[in-house]
Amino acid sequence: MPSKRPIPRQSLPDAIASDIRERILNGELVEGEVIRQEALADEYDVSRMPIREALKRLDAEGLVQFTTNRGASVTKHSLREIGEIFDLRILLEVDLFRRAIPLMGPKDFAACEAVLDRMEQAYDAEDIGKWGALNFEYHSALYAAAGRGLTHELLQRVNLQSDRYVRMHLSATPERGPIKQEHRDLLNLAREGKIDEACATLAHHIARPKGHLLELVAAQRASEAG
Amino acid sequence: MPSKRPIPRQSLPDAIASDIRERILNGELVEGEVIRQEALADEYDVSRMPIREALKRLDAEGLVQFTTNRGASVTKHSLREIGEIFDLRILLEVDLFRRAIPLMGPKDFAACEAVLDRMEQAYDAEDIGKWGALNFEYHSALYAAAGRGLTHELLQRVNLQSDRYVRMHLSATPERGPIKQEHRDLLNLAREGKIDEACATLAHHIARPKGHLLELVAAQRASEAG
DNA sequence: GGTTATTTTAATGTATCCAAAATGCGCCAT
DNA sequence: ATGGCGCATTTTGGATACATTAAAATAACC
Repeated sequence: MPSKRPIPRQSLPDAIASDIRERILNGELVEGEVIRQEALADEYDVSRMPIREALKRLDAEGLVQFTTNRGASVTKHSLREIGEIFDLRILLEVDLFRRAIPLMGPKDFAACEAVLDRMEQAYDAEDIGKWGALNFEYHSALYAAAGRGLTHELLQRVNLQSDRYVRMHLSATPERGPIKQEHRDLLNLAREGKIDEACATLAHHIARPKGHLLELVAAQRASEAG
Repeated sequence: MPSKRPIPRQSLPDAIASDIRERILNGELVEGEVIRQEALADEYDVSRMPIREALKRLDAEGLVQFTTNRGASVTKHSLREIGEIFDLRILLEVDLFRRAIPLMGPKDFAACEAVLDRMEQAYDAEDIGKWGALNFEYHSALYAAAGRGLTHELLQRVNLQSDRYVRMHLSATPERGPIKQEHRDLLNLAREGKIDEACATLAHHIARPKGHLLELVAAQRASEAG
């Protein structure tokens, strides 16, 4: 009787939230853009109510901001905040990885391998949209053994933010070989139990796009402002 | 033009959310308890709509859980999760403190002092409800110089969870002298620029209630289950 | 008598409707 | 001509009403 699944059927607002979230992540809804509930309601052919709930959810996730009686707008991060997002990822992911490695067994390694394969396929297929989710899935697999659900939730939230920018990085980085190699390295180091080395590699793995991204966004903003 | 105040006027759902949050934190709404929207709507003398939004917000904060078509219930954490909450606080707060100390100036120290004074008054007045907020305010003051808004947001979320249990700890801890002293110590160590020592003290400052709490909750749950 | 199918009921989820607030425009006064 | 005031439009916020879904109770059947 312990195997009673709670059935995670997603409701209408959830489905809508997922869709809007995707539109924000892939840049269709630009940062700073104001969101008109009625327009979205018309688009999805539902009432404004589910839209509002979806937006509230995204607001809680930090993807949109609400101003009382003045509606919602897509969150816009300063350069400093973008840097902070990646620092948070490093902080959380390294902690998770460090806790996970000693607890990983053959099953965990196998699970990581499986995701890794799928991810490399998406890489080669240039499916950047799918890649963001797969990347998170892979990292999650690496940390699964830690059994840290709440930390993982926080990380998921942070990752949502970083994904918007990581996609830019990927689009602007034709050379994907090194990234693939690094992902393999993380798994191998974990297998060998080299905790410190693995964590250092992970930190760099996240810090590299951070630097690249900051330059990229800075340039983009400068050209926009001009 | 950088001084544009966003005007944080709180809407009805926000006000309700604050109230319900407080009721959860002080234990009036027990963990696991199901929440009936209509009952709350009746209580606050509003329609179910603002209640829904408030609950959704609390859901996002992790204080309540929604199950589709089956309403909301107050989140219940396992012992392992409670431990994780405190580990997260250590992770985030130590990071913030470490970044903040080198950047702190006389104004920051003065601000900390001010909150400290108010907090000690609340201590002596046995105002445990108020104390939770003040404690967070003090810790926030310590980290303000770091200028890490997003990290602070995450911390706030984590703190919300821990507050529920810290209050138990406080109620069960008549001896408050050491805690007051530790708070002073944190500030003094920061003033002297002893980063590592300050961070170690902070880590212990959070870890102590963690241990105490886990025993307390374990005992409580055992007696309930029996 | 126990189990399953059906009806009933209560609570949630969604839509429509109304009110309040904010922005934009136009008018008037200086 | 310009700046302030007031009205109109637009958009959000909240309430009421309706549909949908899950649980509970009852009844029928094995």
